[in-house]
Amino acid sequence: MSKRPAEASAPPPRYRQVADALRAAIDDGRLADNEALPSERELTEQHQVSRDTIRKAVRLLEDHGLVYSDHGRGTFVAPALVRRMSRYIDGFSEDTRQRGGLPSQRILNLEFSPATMAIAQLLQLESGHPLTRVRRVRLTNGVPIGLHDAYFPLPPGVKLELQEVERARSLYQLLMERAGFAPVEAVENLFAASADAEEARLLGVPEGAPLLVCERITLSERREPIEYCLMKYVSSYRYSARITQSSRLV
Amino acid sequence: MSKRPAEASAPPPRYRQVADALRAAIDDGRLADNEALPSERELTEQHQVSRDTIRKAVRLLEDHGLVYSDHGRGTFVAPALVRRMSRYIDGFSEDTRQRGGLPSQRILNLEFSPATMAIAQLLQLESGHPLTRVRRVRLTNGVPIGLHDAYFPLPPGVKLELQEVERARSLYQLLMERAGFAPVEAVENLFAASADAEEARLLGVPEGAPLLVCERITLSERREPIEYCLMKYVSSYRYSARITQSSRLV
DNA sequence: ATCATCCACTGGTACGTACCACGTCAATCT
DNA sequence: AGATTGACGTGGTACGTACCAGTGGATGAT
Repeated sequence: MSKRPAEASAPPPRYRQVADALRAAIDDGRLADNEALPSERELTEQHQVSRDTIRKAVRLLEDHGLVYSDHGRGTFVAPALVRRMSRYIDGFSEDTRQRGGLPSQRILNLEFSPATMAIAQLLQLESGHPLTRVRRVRLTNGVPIGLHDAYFPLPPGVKLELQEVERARSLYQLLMERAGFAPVEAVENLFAASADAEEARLLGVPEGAPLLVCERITLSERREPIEYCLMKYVSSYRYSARITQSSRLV
Repeated sequence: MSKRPAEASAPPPRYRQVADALRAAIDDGRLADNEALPSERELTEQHQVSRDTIRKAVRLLEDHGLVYSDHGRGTFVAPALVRRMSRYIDGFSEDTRQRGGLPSQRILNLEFSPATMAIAQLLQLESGHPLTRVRRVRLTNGVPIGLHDAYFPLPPGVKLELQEVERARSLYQLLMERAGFAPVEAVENLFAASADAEEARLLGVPEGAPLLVCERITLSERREPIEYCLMKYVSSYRYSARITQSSRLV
C-alpha cells in the first residue's frame, strides 16, 4: 500500500504551519494593519525552525498579499484593502461568501454538443469534438448576478445527469469526482458587452444593459485546456485584482 | 560615497541572471511549449551555482507564468496562452505594445482640485485635501480605447505644468522624477457601465454603449495610497488575468 | 499479456552558515 | 543647528548538505 487511502494525511510542511500561525495572528487582530512582524531571526527562535523555513512562510503570505517585506526595514501586515484581494479558481461562491453574501445557483440546462470551431481551437480539440455544456444563473442573496456558460470534454463513458449537477455543492467538485477534473490554473479575458434579450430576462436587467464579460480557459496540471467558460455579470458585480511590480523580468 | 551615482550599477543577482538566460531560451524558441527544462541538478552544473539559486530562478519564472513545475516530473515551459498573461502597473502602454499596437494618449485637462469625500476616503486623506487631476484619452493605433481619470496628491511646492505632462513619455515616469512617486502595488475593481454623453463623444461610441470600468488604487512601498484612477474602456479592449491555485492557504 | 514491485530520477522541505544591501537613528563632527 | 558618519538591525543572496515525496519506466513474477 503505497498510498494511505483514508488515514490521517501527512501533516502540512513546517513552513505552512508557520504561515498559518502568522495568518491567524493577522486575522484575529493580534497583528494590526501595517504593523511589523517579528524579524525573521526572531521568528526562527519562536517557532524553532530555520530561517529558510521562516522565509518560505513569509513568502507564501506575501504572495497572497497578506504581508509585504521591505529590505532593511522589516515585514509588515498588508492593509485590509490589499488583504481582501485574492482570486481563486471557481471563485464565485468563495468571493460571494467573503463579501458577506449567500451564493446560490440555478441550472438552466445541461446538454451535449459538438465543439464549434472557435471553442475547439480554444480547448485545442478538433472541431466537432463532443462537449458537455452547462448553463447556470448565479445568484447572491437570491438576486441574479451572473450567467455562466461552461463547455468541457468528458472522458468516454462518463455522462452527467441533470439531477446530480443540480444537487452538487460545486460543479468543479462534481467534475473532479466523476471525471478527474483537476484545475490548477486559469486565464481570463475581461471586457464589456450589452445584454441581449435573453440575458436581460435571465438577469432581470433592461435589454442593452452593460455586462461584465469574463471569458475563462481552465487548465489542468499539465496545462491542457479542460474547460471554456463564458461568464456575464450585471454592473453591480465587482471583479477584484491585485497587481504587483515584483521584479518585472524586464 | 556609499552610493555610486552614475557608475555601472551592481550586477543583478545570480538567480536573476539564470532566470534571464532561461527566459531567453524560451523567448527565442530553444525551449518549446510544454518542453521540459533541464532538471534543477543539471542546471546547477550548467550555470555553476547552487541548487538554491537555480530554484530561486525557476520560482521567479513560475511566478510570472513562464514555466510550471510538477513534483516528480520536472519543470516545463508554460504554453504561450499562459505566458502572455502578465499585468504590470501602468500597463496600458506595455500591454498595447505587446499586442502589436501603437499606444498614444491625449491629455484632456490638468487641474488642481480638492478631494471629494469619496476619493479622500480611498486615498486616506482628509476631505478637501488638494489633489492633482489628470484626464487622458488612451489610443491604440490612433483609435480611442479608454479614458483615464487620475487623482493624486503632490508634495507641497510641486506643481505640474500641462506642457510637461504632454511631453512626458509616461505619466508615472514624470511623477517619479518630480515627486518621488514610486508605485509598487495596486488593487483594482472591475465592472461594467454605460457610456454617458461625454464619454461616448470622447471614445467615439454611441451613448449608452457598454464600457469596462477599472477603478484602481495605487500603493507606495509602504502601502500608502498614492493615486486613485478611474479607467473606462470600450468593449473591444481586453483585460487579461491569470489565476493560480497556489496552495490557497485554506 | 498482466500486474505488482522496484528503482532512478524529478522537484519539495529543512537544516546550517556566511556575507551583502539597505534603512534607521543615535552619536559625532563641523 | 545642521550635516556626516557609522553601528546596528532588517531582509536578500548564496553556498552546502541531507532527506522526503511523487512519477514513471524497467524489471520480474504470475
